[in-house]
Amino acid sequence: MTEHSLTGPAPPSRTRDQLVDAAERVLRAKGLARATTKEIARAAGCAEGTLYLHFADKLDLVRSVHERLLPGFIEMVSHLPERAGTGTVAGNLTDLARGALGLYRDMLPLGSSLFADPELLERFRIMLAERRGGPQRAWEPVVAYLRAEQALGRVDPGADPAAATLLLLGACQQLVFVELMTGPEVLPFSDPPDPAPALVATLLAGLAPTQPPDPTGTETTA
Amino acid sequence: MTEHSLTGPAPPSRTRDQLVDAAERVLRAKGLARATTKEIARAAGCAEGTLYLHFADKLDLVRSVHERLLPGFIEMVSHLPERAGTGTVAGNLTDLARGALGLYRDMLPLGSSLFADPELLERFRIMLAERRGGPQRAWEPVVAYLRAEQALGRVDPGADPAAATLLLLGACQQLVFVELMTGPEVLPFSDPPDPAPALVATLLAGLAPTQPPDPTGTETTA
Amino acid sequence: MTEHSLTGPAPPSRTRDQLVDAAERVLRAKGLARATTKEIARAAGCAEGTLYLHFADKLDLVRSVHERLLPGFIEMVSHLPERAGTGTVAGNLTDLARGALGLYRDMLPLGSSLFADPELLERFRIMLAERRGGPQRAWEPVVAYLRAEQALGRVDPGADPAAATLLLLGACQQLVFVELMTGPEVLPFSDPPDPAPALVATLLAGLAPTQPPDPTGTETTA
Amino acid sequence: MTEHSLTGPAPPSRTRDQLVDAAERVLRAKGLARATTKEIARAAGCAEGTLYLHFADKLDLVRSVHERLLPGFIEMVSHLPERAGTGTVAGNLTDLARGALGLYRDMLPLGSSLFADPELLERFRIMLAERRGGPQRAWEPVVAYLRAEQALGRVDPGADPAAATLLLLGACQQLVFVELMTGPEVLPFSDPPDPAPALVATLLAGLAPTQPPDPTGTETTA
DNA sequence: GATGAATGAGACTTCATTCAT
DNA sequence: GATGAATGAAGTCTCATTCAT
Repeated sequence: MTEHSLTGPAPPSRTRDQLVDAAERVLRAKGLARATTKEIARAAGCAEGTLYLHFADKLDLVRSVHERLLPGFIEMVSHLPERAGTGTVAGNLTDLARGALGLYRDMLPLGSSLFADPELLERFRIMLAERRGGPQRAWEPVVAYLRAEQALGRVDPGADPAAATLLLLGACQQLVFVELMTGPEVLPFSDPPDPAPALVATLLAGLAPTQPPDPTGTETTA
Repeated sequence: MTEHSLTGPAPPSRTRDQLVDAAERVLRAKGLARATTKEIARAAGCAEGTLYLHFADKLDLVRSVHERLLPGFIEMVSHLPERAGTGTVAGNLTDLARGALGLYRDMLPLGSSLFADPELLERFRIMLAERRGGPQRAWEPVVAYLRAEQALGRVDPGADPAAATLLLLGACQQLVFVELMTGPEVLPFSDPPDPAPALVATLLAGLAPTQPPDPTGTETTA
Repeated sequence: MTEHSLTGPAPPSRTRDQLVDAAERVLRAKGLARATTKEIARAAGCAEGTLYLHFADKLDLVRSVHERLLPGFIEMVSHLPERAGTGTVAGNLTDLARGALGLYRDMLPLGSSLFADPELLERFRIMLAERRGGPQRAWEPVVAYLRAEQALGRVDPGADPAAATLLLLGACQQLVFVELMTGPEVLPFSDPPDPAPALVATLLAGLAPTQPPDPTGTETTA
Repeated sequence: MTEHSLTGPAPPSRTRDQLVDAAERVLRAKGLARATTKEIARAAGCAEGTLYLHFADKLDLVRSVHERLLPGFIEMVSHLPERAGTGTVAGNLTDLARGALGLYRDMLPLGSSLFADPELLERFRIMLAERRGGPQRAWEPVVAYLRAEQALGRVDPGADPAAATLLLLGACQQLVFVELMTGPEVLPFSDPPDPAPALVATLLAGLAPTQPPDPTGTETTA
């Protein structure tokens, strides 16, 4: 029994990194259900037993893979607030949506696998609680960006930045989710291969009619 | 060698239904990775071998669980188009969002598990191709509803119904995804425990400022 | 539990015969190790449970297949004695060898399978003891034929008919055994595709030199 | 997915040898149909899983047992050619027959079991093709011996060594086959408990009358 | 730290047999 | 007699984990 604390960070190591790399590769290729320690060790170029010198068990290694994914996920949007006031709001949000689509394509298969194993998910939650950050951390820079644009008058001051963020990122995630689940050929947005502009345009303009057709139309948004 | 065709429908059977019921229960409770045939059979009140009288193998049973989820998912929104012109658009969409949130809470753990096993996912895809329907079928009634409201003048005629649908349902899905992954306590929307109104309001109003503060504001939506 | 006596003959029945037929077909096609009651029943066009109305268990059915093979095996040579004095001895024995080769090709795979299961072999032995006949019953007509030819002066009166029978039939069996085990292409006798004449010629002429090359040669056969 | 190539030789190992030893013992005791991996592992003194460290599957282990039998089978007769010109031909062939009887008693139960499982038989054939040798390799030294005796004038120069070999070894194999199948008590040769001399004497002398009883007798061997 | 053979619990699956219909 | 769904023991095989080297 090695001494890996569940709270303290594991010591860095060349072999350890190779194992996490290999595990990610195997998880992507075979899926959580078919990723074996034997194959991960082989992909890492080390013996199966070596795995247990660096990780408490297999789930610990898998969790480490997911742990390592988080920063990349969050950093995608980390520079967005700086762009407030530059370019156009539509352009900035379209770039965001495109980045999100790419990131979800990359991460959703791995991230969704967590739901297959409650114990793994629980360990992941514990790690998130310690790191004080999860996927929702990616929302923060977007919200900050929208607030900044509100301050600049380029976004309506009455808008809800958090809701808008969720709408846009959620649309991207769902698009990828369905795409991964059914194949890209069935999506209505794959004909125009870039769904980002339509999503952004709709989010900016809103659904409410600009000129209410009749006096009762004012209660549509009530 | 079983006689179950991969294309033909399996004959209905009391025991078969019990097995699918039991499998769903066990999958929800233990997760795909820890759901064993032994426990499923026990939950179904039959012998382990009986499972193989009704399903080619374990994955076939799991796929049947997912197959059975689809109609419920799609029917959630199937009556939405009839509501066009009734109540308010905001009210109707809020009801939709609330229903979607509930449905995603119910289905996402099971649906996401598919990504843990590429072979299971592939079988699911084949089944979808034969049924000519997947999760994206839930979009259609929403799009139809929005088109009907456009015809009634209660939704802007220039709006993109498909994009709006994806924004709203996507927001709901992502909210649930993050909630399931991190626990409900960390969500910004759980303080107001019902996020649906904020999402709908934002979708209806849009982000663009109604009164451009200065001439450069006109290019915001370019 | 049905009342099939181990000693008394089972009642004849159309279904019973179909089952034995089917079992023989499946045994030939799949081998004893892979012949299942399900497949046998399907081949017989009846339900799996029906098998147990006619046979005590699966081994009982398999034994019945073997039981039914015996008469055909023995009758192959049953008419040989009548041919004594007709044609030539060589011709008659060549016909015998050819028949034996065909019969062994047909029976050896089934017969040899008995050795895979000691319990089946034991039941087979019990049946043989009751029938007072086994594969060695095939020797008797050959021995009788050779005795008759001895009486006719066409076979040496000092020859051992039993040994001669065993030599000829044994050669045929071994040839088939090796042929079945390795494939026909490696046999020295498959170039002349009919090994029977060479075997018979050798058996008739013997190996001993007809004209001893030197006085010491006389002790060669001592 | 194991690493055992079907063509390359497996690495030698103490445990591996113990497993093959144990498998042979269990196969002899229980028969192919009743030899389980659990019992083989127990007989080898190792865990069941260890079996799969050294063999691709159970059939691979069984095949290895048979593979190991071949050399002993072939070497039985390998020194026979050296005996040409020594002792008497009859004595040498009698020794051969006695050795063959013993070897067949040892090997036939195992070898015949191959016919119970076509897949096992096919793997065995592939192995034979790679080894370029099967049971028929045992014929070669006998044929060589007889040729040498022909050169020495102790065997008739017109005799067919291959046919003679097959006659003698075939008689031994069939005798053992029937003996194993029916029990030794029913054999005509078990009263004189050593059938070898009679077989050899008959093979040497041949069946043809030494003095044709009448002029038509010359066509007996035609 | 690294190795990899060994472990053994437990997974999935098969299949001879039974029995209510 | 016939059926075939149900049984459950037993089979083969996998794989995370350990430990002597």
